[in-house]
Amino acid sequence: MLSAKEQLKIIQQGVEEILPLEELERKLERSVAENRPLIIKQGFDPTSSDLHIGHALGLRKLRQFQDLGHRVVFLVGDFTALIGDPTGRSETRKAMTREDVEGHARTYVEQAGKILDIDKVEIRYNSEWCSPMGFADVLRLTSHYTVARMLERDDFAKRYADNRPISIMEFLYPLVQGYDSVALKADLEVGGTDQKFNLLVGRQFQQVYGQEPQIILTLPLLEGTTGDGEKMSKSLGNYIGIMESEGEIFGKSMSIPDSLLPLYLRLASSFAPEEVAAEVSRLEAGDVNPVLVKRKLARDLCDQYCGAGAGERAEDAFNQIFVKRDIPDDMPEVHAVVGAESLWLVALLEEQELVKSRGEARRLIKQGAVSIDGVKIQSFEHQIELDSAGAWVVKVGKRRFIKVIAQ
RNA sequence: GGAGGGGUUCCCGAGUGGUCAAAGGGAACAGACUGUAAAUCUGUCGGCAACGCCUUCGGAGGUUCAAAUCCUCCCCCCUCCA
Repeated sequence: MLSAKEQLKIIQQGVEEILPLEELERKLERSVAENRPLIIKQGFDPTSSDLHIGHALGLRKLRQFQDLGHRVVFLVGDFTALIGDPTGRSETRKAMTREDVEGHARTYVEQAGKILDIDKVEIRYNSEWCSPMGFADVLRLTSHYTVARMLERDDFAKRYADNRPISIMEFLYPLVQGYDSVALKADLEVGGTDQKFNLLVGRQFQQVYGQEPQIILTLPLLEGTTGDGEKMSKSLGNYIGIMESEGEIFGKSMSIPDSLLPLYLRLASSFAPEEVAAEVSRLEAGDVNPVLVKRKLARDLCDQYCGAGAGERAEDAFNQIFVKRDIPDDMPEVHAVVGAESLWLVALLEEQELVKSRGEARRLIKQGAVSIDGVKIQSFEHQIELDSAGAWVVKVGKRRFIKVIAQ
């Protein structure tokens, strides 16, 4: 086991804040002295089924703790997810069923296995202690926190000031999360900077329940791929999923704005801190074409999530499609029988889900976005004749391809 | 419980009887330019058997030749008073 000082150095890499740092040092010293691992908690909301590289920041931090010999607890907030979250803009809260939540939780764990040593992870569900709680227990819990303190939370403060609704239930969420820490006797909780308030509630509750308060470790939020300042999230569609194909990961990485490159290098790449620093300073000095750095990042992300060598494969395919403007080697195929009735292009596009409606297919044709074997199609009535065997590559826009094969 | 304001297409937001599939902006998509970057320009942006037809303006009814617009009831949100 590494010394407390050495551990601390690793733990501090890439974090936004550790509160309070001295306490962590003390905990680490004691952990080393008594050869007792710390309990590291991170919560996950099983509201959707895909983890993205923003979640991966937390997972990678957990992995470091694992490698340092600590005990990682992956807390699935199934209880809270079942009840739903009425937060602000979110559309009518979907009543998630138990099956949904369980399904999501399972895939989460599976995905997290790409980063964590999953056999050593302790997976817990907060319904374990939340479900048996009676109303009296809940009331007792609420007595430990005040409205004034609750309104200190940024999000609440803003909404309160703007006369936007805050449900009482939302006040309870941080309390539930805080209580989770009590239930787990967590030594440290990892979360994004947006979780800071909730993490602090955990500290306070542990004290109320006579435990040593957890350390909180916040990680920067990874901005979404669109560069508009929003954090990466599935619902905003600005994410790179860790289960996506190498082609998708490479493509999405290439489409991030240059301004986001330093951030992604620092937070999402697997490069050593010195290497990141070197790339960033070259970028800032204008000594390198950003696209080259972006390619390097894209390769790295592919390698991280799709296995070594994936980056190169993805880059080759990328060059073929976007640089040489050629067609990809692999694309979905549609099979037809020679002599069958000819295929109406507009209907074909809609049936193969390359477009959402026939109207859209017509619009795209009008805009010159549809071609067959490299020839732009002008007519809405275009038919693919099937009087002899052959294959046609239909292209819509820059990146939607389909191969029609008649045999 | 009382008084007032409001719910419009993916989002914000105009529209208060026909000229409204509904201004404007954003997002998105396509084309040009390019590095699948940014910026810029152009176009599209409910559906369909498409010079026409159908569905849409919180929900259900009603008035009218004609309703997002008027009336009735209901649901939801916000503000002030209690």
